[in-house]
Amino acid sequence: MNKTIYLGFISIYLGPNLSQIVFWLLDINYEMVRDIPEIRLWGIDENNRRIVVLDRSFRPYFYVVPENEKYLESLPKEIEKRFPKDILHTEISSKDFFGKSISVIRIVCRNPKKIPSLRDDIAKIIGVKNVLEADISFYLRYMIDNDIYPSSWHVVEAEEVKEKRTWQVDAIYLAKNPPKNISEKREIPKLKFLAFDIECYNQYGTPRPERDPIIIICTKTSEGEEKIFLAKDRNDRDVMEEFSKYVLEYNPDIIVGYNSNLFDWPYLVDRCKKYKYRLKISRTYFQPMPSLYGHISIVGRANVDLYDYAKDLPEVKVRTLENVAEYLGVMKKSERVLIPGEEIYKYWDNPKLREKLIEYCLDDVRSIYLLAKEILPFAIQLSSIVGLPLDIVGTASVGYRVEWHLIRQAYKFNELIPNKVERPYRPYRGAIVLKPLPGLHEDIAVLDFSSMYPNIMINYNISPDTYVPLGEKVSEVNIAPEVGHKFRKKPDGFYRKVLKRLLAARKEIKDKLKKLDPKSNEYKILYERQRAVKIIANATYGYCGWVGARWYKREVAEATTAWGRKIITETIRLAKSMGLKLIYGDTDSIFVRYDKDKVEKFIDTINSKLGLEIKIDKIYRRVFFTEAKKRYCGLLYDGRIDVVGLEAVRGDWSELAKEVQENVIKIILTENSPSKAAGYVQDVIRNLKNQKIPLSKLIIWKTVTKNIDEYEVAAAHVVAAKKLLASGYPLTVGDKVGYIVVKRPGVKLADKVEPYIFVKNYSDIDIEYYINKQIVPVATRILGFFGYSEKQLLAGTRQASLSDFF
DNA sequence: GCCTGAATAGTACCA
DNA sequence: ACTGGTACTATTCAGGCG
Repeated sequence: MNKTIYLGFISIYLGPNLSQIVFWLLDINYEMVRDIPEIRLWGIDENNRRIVVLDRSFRPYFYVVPENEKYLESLPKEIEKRFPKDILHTEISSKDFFGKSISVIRIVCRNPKKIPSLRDDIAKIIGVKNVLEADISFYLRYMIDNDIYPSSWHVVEAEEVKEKRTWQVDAIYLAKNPPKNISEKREIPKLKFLAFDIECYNQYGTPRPERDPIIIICTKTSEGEEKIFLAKDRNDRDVMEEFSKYVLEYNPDIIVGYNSNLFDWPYLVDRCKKYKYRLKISRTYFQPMPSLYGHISIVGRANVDLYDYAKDLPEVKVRTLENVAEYLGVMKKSERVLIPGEEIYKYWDNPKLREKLIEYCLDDVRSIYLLAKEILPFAIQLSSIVGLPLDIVGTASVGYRVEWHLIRQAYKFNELIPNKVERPYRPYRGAIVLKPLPGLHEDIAVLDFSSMYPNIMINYNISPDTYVPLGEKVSEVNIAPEVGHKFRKKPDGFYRKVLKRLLAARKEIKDKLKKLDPKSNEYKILYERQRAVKIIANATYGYCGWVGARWYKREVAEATTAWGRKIITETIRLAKSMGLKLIYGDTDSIFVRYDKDKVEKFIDTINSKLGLEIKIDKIYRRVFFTEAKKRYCGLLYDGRIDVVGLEAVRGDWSELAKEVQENVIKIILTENSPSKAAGYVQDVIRNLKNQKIPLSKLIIWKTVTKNIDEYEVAAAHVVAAKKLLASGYPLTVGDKVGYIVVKRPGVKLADKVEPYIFVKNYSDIDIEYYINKQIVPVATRILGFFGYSEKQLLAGTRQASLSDFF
């Protein structure tokens, strides 16, 4: 009964007792152990113990689509014969592929690592039409096939492996069967997380790991313990070792950093390489390794980079740690130490300033720690919905998050996963945007369709597998307006099934939320969950029109927007016919005068007539439009002000200009006093001339969107970027460049910009630029409607400027 | 060569 | 590496004028 089996070089004893283990899945990987792939599920059990569950029963596979029936018979034998060492067996199975049921050959292999070469060899065999699902990594394949979800609870029948391997877990189990998902159990175990941040000595601009030491590493645990690891002067030999020892000692489940995948981890690893030291911090004492989507994997733990989630905060324009921490309300910039990045080495060298640098690093790690508390609950829900491990889901782009969600669903519906293929890009028509009625309007209701595109896709069964190509005769079809694409009414398409499930899940969660105390833990978990569901559902339309998508179908995207246009047009027509005053509309919303009875009747009519739900999103006490689409501002009844599209909410205008516009808007909307607003603008101009505006408000930030030498025109931010690069500053695609306009001989703006870090003197500033090209245009944008010209805004300041002069 | 308006480049927004 | 629609500024370029 009892037996000894061999795991690698370690002989283990398996006790006779199987037990049921309930655990929350944190991380997953696999290793080849004596020619057998061993899946390792790292988790936390119900008794808060760190465990790993081993499953050696699963084998990798992929599918071969034969040219025709004839090959279905011959190919399996031939393939088995050709690769006897690599292939365990083959079998025929029936799968759905773009609306058709097809017979495919499943090729079950011995070693996941051999799959890429096997795929290539087999694809060349005569009679093989296509090879599918050969690019799904093994551990994800395992989770898909067994309905296992990361960041979720599972139950497994397993036997404890008594003789422990030297891994950082409380117990090792060998699974008798694959674990089963317990989808009802949604609580989160008590996770131990460690926030960390490093500072490097950067005398020559960008720190380089082969040259510049790590001078400080700060950490903070979920229990609040803070640690500081310091280099000895510029010798960091011991810093990494002390840090890694501490990580092992604390044994975190999650390690969080800010931009850690692109900076801290590669830097740490490189720095260790220099000393021929291995950063053994995983639960198997392995070093961090690059993995999927640029994520750095630390076996047995989740390595989460919070910067990935900061990118989803459009309100924060320059996403530094300080700015994100301030925006999320976890640490005010005014209440923390701030040190310009390029001066860090000076603080380290100066004994009087070194303390301040350490405090700076601590403030960073405290911010990371607090951000983790805000962000991890969402990340966990996203991971469990998309099905990617917690540390990978953040680094995956929106497109891949949607795609992995679809891959998970495809398996459940017996759909084959299409390969990634290169395709030409062909644009198609999108949504309708109405010209606004310019001016200040009172009592305006914004009505919008909830989840318009997902619902359109559901209602008309729009999907790659229900698409009826030209010439094919199908009796029951939905025909898209304008573009004429046809989709079968029956059976349910892939997108319909997936989206229905998502929308239903969201509704269910929202219903549960209504019964919960908003302050409770459960509420927070479910709230984040419905948010994650919404994000995936809303991104699915965009995904299907993305040429890189496995389930790309241009006609699907094109038909969806075509129905969208029809619906909004019909809505507008109906609104007008019912006597509603229309102010504006964009894609899935209309702005109408809030005539309560008429609006309510209108909503009822739409809801019964169009098969889509329209509702009041908000009511503006006052709303202001210029001639431009997609730009307006409005005052709500609770006193809040919305600014949409205007300069005040753009990241590429100076803080000064944005502040001026915001205040002008505030005066107009709340006091309806253009003259007061104009006076305010004149005051600001006077202050600027008197050098009373801080330099920091004059910085203009713009993103570098391509390599510097690829730019065709001398744009201001490109010139500034070149100057930064010339001085040895790090700058790559995607970075933001901050510049200030200064007095220089040239006529072009590009001749007059300087990276803001180089500007020290106020007398250098090109005040005229800020007046004429920043303040006046944004103020006129609003005040122009009330009859104020640029000249008038400038005129009132003449007196002051003269007195300044004397 | 200078002026001017149109075309193009570039960025960031809205839904 | 989710989509198309849009506003806006600055640079570049072509054509008219002299």
